[in-house]
Amino acid sequence: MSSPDLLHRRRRKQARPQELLDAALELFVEKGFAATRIEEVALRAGVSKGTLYIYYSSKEELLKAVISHHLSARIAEGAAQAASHAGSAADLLRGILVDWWGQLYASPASGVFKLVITEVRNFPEIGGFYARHVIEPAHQLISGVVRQGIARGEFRAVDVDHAVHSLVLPLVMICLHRHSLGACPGEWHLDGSAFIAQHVHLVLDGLCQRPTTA
Amino acid sequence: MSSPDLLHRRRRKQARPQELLDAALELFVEKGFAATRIEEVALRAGVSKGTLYIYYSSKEELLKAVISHHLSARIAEGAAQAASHAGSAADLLRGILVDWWGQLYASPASGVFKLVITEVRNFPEIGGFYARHVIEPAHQLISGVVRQGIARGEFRAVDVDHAVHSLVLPLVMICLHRHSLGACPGEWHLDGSAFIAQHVHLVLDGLCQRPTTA
DNA sequence: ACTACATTACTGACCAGTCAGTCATTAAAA
DNA sequence: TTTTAATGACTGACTGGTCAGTAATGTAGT
Repeated sequence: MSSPDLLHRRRRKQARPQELLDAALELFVEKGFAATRIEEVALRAGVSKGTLYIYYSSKEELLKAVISHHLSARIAEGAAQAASHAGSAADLLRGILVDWWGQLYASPASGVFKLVITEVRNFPEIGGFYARHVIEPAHQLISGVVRQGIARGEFRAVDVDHAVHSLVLPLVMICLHRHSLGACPGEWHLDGSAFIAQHVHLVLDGLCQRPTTA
Repeated sequence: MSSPDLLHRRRRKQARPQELLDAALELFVEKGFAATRIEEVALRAGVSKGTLYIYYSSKEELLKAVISHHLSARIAEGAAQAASHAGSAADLLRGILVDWWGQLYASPASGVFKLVITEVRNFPEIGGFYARHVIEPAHQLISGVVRQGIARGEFRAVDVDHAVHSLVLPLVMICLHRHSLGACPGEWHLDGSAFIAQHVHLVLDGLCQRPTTA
């Protein structure tokens, strides 16, 4: 269906797992885990069902591999990018959120959020992995910057955890949107990259001309 | 399994549809549409599978009924509450978002967001319904208030659509959280009601002491 | 009241289709 | 020849949807 050179069996033990993971991510995000047939995943990766079972011993294990693989890859990149930024806390936030999240948003890995949200209740171990390897480090990173901003007198002394959520949750949400309503033809599209920049700007400076409360 | 008085058949044509809808919402949100067996829904509502098919002609029609029913109910309440508020644009926003969303968040209807996000791509008609009956009216309402605030000089002249998203998306997100990670024992809980109030406050006043840009 | 008949909410066994997972077989590579 | 990547027909379990039958309720005649 895909290879122009050899329609016959190509022995490519190295590339298979990655190809299967990519195909699985696409389909799981698009149709949901339960509604995706394992044979579809194999077909999209250009192999047969039996071949998939050589690399992943069950459908559930494939799901976990998809999530942990795509997540760890992005986290590594994120940590590297975060370390390379400098300047005021506001600039730091702008840098991390706009650059890192902009890249994440544009990549297929943005679909992992939808996958996690839809499947945590069915496979609770995913929740543990996600909380420990994604939420905690990310929250630590952002809240550290916010706390620093407050200590320097750059930010007002708001509740740090809530502020982090106000900053980050909309960014998670547009990743979800991209793979749900945003993927439906003719329904409520929005420019993700433009929004990310605007949002960070807005939360930093506020909507009001002057603070309405002390 | 549930009725202590009569284990036998009780004829209750009036109450059945509502009971089935409630049971279906719970299960669809918890396990996902595809992973939920129709017989489970029937059992939880205290009837047999055949009875469910008397009221809803297919699994898919049951899904649509669940979404449109729970959504219309909340929208009616929301419109009523919004109309009863008055005062400055900031107060208006605080009132609408904190009160209405606080109520929505606490109710089982908050699960509909998860349901819509997971199923739009499989059932595109849902997207049309959701966009027309939920997003559009809600966006109209909030953006009207923001525009008014800007016209009065109460708010800065930000991009209205983006500002609405910055305000609303985190609120949608915590509804999702409540029915995904938030429902997993021992994983990253957050106080939804408290956050809603803090978030609206933060976006209105901003994180920075003074605007960092003109 | 009581009985006979009619109506219908409700049931659960059943069917036909689907799909995760297996394995005997094939063929390329070593 | 031996090893191993790859296949796809097959199986067993499961589930959406059906339908002939059951019992609770209503009602008309006595």
